[in-house]
Amino acid sequence: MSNNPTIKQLQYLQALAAEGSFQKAADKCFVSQSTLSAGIKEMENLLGLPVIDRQSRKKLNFTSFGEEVLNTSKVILSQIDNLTARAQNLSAPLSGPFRLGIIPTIAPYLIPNILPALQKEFPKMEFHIVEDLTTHLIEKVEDGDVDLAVLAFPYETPYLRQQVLYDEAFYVAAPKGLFEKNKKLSMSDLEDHPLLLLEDGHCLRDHALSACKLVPDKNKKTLSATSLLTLIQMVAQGNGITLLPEMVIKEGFLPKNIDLVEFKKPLPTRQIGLCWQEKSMRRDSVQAVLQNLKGTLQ
Amino acid sequence: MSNNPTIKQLQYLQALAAEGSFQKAADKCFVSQSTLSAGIKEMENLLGLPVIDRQSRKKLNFTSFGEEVLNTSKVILSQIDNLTARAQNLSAPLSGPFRLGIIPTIAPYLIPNILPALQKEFPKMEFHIVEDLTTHLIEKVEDGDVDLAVLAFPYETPYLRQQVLYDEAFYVAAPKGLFEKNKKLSMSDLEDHPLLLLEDGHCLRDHALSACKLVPDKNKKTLSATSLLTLIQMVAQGNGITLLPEMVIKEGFLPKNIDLVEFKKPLPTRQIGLCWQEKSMRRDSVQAVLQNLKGTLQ
DNA sequence: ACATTTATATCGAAAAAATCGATTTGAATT
DNA sequence: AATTCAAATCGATTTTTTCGATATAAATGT
Repeated sequence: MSNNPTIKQLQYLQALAAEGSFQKAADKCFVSQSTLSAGIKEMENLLGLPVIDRQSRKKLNFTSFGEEVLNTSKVILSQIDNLTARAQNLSAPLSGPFRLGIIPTIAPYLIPNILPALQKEFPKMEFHIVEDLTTHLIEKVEDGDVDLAVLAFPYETPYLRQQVLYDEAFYVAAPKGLFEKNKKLSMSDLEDHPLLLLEDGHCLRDHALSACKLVPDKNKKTLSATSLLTLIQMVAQGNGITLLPEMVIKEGFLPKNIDLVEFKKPLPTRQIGLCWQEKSMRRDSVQAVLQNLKGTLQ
Repeated sequence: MSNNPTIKQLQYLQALAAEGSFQKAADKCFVSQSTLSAGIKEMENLLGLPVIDRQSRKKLNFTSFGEEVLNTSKVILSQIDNLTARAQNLSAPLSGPFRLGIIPTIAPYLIPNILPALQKEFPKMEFHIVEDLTTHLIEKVEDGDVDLAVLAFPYETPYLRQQVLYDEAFYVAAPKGLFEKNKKLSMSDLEDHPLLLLEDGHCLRDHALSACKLVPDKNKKTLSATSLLTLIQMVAQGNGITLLPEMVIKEGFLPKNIDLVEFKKPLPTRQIGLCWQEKSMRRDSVQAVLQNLKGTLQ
């Protein structure tokens, strides 16, 4: 029975990759530098190949094999964590850490609503909010780095379960007086005005465009903002118009010098929903939180 | 940083599941019974839940949590093995164990052709042949228990790469004199004769039926055999007719009192091909063997 | 070119752990 | 109640891990 690398050694390697130095990695692992150094060395002996490129000491470099070990060990360590997470989830249900992902265009408007409700219903759970783009959140849910994510649909998540909670209408936000306030708009009314949107990668951009059946027109100047707040400020300062989802309006985040104009029916909408791993080790907590969110949001 | 179960403990658990007794598991792991017992105990303390049900000592029972740990640990251990396998594959390319899967309806006809060629080209590799049904082989390839499998297509393998090597025609095998020897058959000519096939689960059965556009008719007596050899014997003894792929004929496995009759064009066929894991830790060996098989078989 | 700084590897002693054989415990069987 | 059998526990011993100190080697400064 030939010897395998130990879990500890794989953790050392992860720390090394994260910190970029033996000393810092050792600190992170609460061991001395010599211990970590010896651990890496022994792993290299065991595997028969170096994982660290020791040509130059200027910067810590992994060998290409080292990168592979790093990737595989990430999976291994996450599975090991799963074991303990599952045990905790079983022996102390509805307690411990819970990582809730939310996309940035939803987060500031939803968190104040849902977080207090969650903390009240599950006092023994510690909620960590992870704010990131849809694609990154999906990866994190798939990797088990996030337990449950609030996203805007439609969005393909082939390996995950998803559930739509509600539809949310889009409104046009325009500088005061640009449109007649009570006249409902049709899509074609937008054509002559510069349309401001979030930068690429934000699903709000895609959903707004597709809900309103617009095609990003390269000839038309469509500035891109990095946050909803910036976007709203740009509209307020007369730089153009934009499309905002209902929740932004409800929460009263809008400055005075912006008009909100409704579309003619059928209202263009996006869907707000959840996605999660079916077989997560925290599946009991996930289901409980899911039910709570359904109650709060629907 | 809370403590995790060790790899050794997970191995103990696997051995325990496989052997069904602490003593036997200990022997398998080359440790004393007390060591293994203490290892399991410590893991239970670490996780905070028992993995073994100690109610009755009649038979060793895992708790339902224990079963979960067992499943997760199988993945973990296989990933750990991957690390060493990958290291070996890199430092000594084209050497070490190689597990080649083949379905039973292909194996006896193909192995004598391909195995000598493989052993000659890759003298440092040890080839292990794994004969099993398509579904099982696919699982084994997905789990990394088999490196490369020879299958009959079409077959869905969503997580695996596959490549068809060649088409293989089906012929009708019938008792001598049943059909006019040189007249080519159409599908409808088969209708009045009892059709013998392999039992359910063998892909040859499904491929033969679908290639010849036949529907298994419940009113019609279609006996099922467990091996091709049995099937052929049954035909030889006048129990009915069957559909045989080309390779059976080429290899001269047929008794004298069987007639082989060709179909009219287009010939009904199945496809012989390979499937493997894209990112296998033995990917270099897999690619090399794959090329060799393409040369030998195409 | 030489000294200095910075980062990793190595070494020997001390601490921690894993392992073993012997023994006890506890359930099932006689 | 005695016996059998498998697993748990115990104490002694061996093995491994860890640390602090120090050596080494590359990069940087003078």
